[in-house]
Amino acid sequence: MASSRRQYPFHLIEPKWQQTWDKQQTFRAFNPGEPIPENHPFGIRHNLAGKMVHADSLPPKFYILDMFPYPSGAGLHVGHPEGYTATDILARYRRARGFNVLHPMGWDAFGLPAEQYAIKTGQHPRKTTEANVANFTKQIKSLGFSYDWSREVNTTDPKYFKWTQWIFLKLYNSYFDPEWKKATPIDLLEDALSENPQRKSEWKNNAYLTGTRDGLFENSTPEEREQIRREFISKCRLAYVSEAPVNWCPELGTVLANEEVIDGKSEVGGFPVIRKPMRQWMLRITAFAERLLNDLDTIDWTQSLKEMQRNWIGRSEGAEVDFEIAGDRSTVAKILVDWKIRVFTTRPDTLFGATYMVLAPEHRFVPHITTAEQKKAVEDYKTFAAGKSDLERTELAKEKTGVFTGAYAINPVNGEKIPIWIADYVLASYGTGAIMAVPAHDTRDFEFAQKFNLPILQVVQPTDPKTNWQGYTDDGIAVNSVGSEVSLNDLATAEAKKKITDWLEAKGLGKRTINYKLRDWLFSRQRYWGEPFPIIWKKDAAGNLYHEALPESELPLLPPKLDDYKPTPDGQPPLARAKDWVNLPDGSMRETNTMPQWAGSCWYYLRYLDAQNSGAFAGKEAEQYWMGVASGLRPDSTKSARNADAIPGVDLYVGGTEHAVLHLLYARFWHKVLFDLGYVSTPEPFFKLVNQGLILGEDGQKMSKSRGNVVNPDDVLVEYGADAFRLYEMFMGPLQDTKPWNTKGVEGVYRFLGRVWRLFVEEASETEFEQAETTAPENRELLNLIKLNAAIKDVAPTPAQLKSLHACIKKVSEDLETLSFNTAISAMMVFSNDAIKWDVRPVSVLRDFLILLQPFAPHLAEELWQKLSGINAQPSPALPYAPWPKFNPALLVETEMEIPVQVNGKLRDVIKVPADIDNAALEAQAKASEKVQHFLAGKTIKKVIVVPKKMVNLIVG
RNA sequence: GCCGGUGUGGCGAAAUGGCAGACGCACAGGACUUAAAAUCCUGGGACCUUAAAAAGUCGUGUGGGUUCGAGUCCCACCACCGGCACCA
Repeated sequence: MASSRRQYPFHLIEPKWQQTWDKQQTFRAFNPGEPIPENHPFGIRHNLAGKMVHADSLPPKFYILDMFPYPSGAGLHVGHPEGYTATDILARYRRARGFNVLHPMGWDAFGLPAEQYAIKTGQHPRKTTEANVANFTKQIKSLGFSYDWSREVNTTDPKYFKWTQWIFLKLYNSYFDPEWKKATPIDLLEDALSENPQRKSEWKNNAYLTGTRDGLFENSTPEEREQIRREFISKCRLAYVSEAPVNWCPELGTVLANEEVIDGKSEVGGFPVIRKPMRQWMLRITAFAERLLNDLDTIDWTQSLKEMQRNWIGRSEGAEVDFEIAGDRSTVAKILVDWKIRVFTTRPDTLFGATYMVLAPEHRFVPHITTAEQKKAVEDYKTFAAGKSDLERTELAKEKTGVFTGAYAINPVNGEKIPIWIADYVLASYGTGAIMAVPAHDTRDFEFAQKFNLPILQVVQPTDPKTNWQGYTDDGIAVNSVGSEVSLNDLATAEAKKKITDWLEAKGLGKRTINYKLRDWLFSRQRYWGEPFPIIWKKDAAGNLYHEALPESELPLLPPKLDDYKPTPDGQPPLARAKDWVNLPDGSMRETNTMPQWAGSCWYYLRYLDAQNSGAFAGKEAEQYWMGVASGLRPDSTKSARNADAIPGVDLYVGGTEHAVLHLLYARFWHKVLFDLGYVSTPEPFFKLVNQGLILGEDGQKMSKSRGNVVNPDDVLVEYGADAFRLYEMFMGPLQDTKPWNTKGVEGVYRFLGRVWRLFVEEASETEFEQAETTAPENRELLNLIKLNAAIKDVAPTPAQLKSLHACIKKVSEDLETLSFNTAISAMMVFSNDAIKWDVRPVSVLRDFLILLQPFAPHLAEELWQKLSGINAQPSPALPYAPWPKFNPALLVETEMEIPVQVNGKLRDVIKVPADIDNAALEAQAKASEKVQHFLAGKTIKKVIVVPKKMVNLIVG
């Protein structure tokens, strides 16, 4: 690229101010109860210098958060600074508005790449991570963001993950109480049950409880009872061990959560994932499904993001219905005590149309009901279905497969005998793993019935009689739905559902149920570079393995030192290689799985509140202040009026949409657990959330190495500087939109900054500076050679100048409230285009303009603010804490205005009228217009519309 | 298939139901310069006329509607982007 003349010496200005901010800790945020240094500009602004005050004397908080990055070896890409610039602008704006702003940054630093590098080279992942963090820090600092670096967090720091492990112990030592619908300490479990006999009976399937109640343990040894008790309690924990089939990714050598599997492939790397039964730690997120769903209504997120979470949680209302198995009961194993198969359906109104039943191949009844003739076919099908990966299962979705078991069930509404099939389109993990098939009114059942020639019976009449009822799945009117005891005919779908469900409940054949797609969170990984579980495994006298939590006093539990980071040859996680670490002197063993990367990011926003606290994840006072429960003073107020509308939770959270059902769901879940247990004071962590849009390459395609269209932020910084980079990222278009990069556009905003520079400085001194720089490059002292423009004077501004300034104040202030950064910047361009023409540039106007510019282009604004300090004796505050200028509407009032005049809705003239004109005069003047007269000639005016001070429309005929 | 979003100049975009295209890019012409770069000034939706202009016609994905007036509100449709997808 041909290097053009530098618009202004950003290469000296930007490092200068970055170092100044660093040295003076300009952007340090103060917690309640923390002393504020004598000379800190925040203290000076709020008359708190040298004081130590509590929440009620601090200004109100504003917590503005970025999704912290994974510090990859590739460094920053242009997408990172997009969100970071937006939040930085708002953080600086809120500071100027008098808020106490919390704006932190940190590192989500556990993860696969550092571990894979370690496997290849033997370099400890911590070393790789540290190098990457150092690089990210340098890059982020070079953009001039106003982070409070004293609160920096790193998920791989033992001082940090001590608390990640601590929260895991809270999950481990809690259960979800079905009555209170909240996480409850596990110690209270037995108390809670014994206090409420009814509850106890609800848990009647549990051997421990029924055993206690019914005296079944009379012949048991105390050890046996203890084992049963332990197993019962373990089953209730929010963190529990499960043996179920899990998503195993052979390529990555680890299991994955459902959320990490997309189209049967790993989210990271796109490798195939298969189902494999393994012993794994799970977190009981499903217990919170209802609250995670309902509380979405209390937070200010985009519609689409809420929808994604709603879809993921996947609530559906319906009924469970029991179908009796037909035939000779004596042939069936004892396990089928009730001799019934339970199905879940959202359409109980179609029960009369159920012509067959389908079980998932893995359904536990399958071996017991299959007839001898069908045994081979069923076994073969089960093998076939189990051998399919998730990917194959979805890719082959087009063609339905299945086999008949030879068994029959009885439809409870009409006594019909219907065949029981197995097919892999029924999932074992959803509902009851069994369905009643209504082929007439369900697409999948319809396809299946067609393929296997099963009867299709209409029970719903479409609202439009012309619609084909076969495969009709919408609501309609029930038909052919008469049994000996109940009839649904002529009822609309909603009523039919209600009637049949009431009937089922009355007869004890079924009940209303709500099902969720959400599955429990698979929480263990076969990795080295993650948080070790604070769990040890023991054996009781009978040789049964059981787990126990480490005491909190032993946290953090550090991972062992390893020479080889690969899994063991027999497939155990890498931690199993550290025999000294795994095997404890008393014969117990450590858990060798580690936590997933999401663990650290589930709560990092809480650590920022009080990042150095060694006695708690965050102090109570800090938590209450920053999360908005304890409120401070209103900004710019001397009275003790409380900020009653303080926002609970993080005020604004900005990040990419890729975390919609991962980080954002997990973090909400953990937050609710901590809320239930009394450790945080809000039910939701992030009040307002905005997704920044994707930045595409110049060719309009997604940036990728293979396309060769990747823009490197470092190159842009060298060429145009950080301020221009920040400005361009915001000027491209609305924050939320996807938009293509255009380097020419960077030049545009760069030119604007150059114009601002020339608005302030004397051109002759700039030439002098440039000549001096050829002999002493990079000498920051040379900036002193730059003199203020002689047009800048300490004089009262003219009305026109004030108008120009206040139009800008108004627009920028309003646009920042709505995150319309692009139009705020254009307003400043309009101002500078105007001001550059002024022969006299009043210093008061320019100072106010710099306060507006500061959030966007902080380095340039600081440099010019400093230059202006020489113009008069007035001491000026530190720019980042200078009060935001107040918009005065009186200054925008015009004496004359231009009014469009339409004839029959078409613009015909624009007339100049006095601003205080009344409607009658306006109408008269509009009619008098020569151009308008031309269109009125020979016609009569039928109607006149006058919008006061806006426009006139003459209707003629 | 379902859900969400977006369609405006050559391009990024802007417009509480009231002058469509602010601001910027690219482009063209001019000033400055030996020349270039930088800077400054001017121009511009399309069409039709014209030496040039004025005047005129059309114009915000498509088709309808509401309204004195629609990019904006309503109905139907089309295209693109994102998410989910055998969830009973």
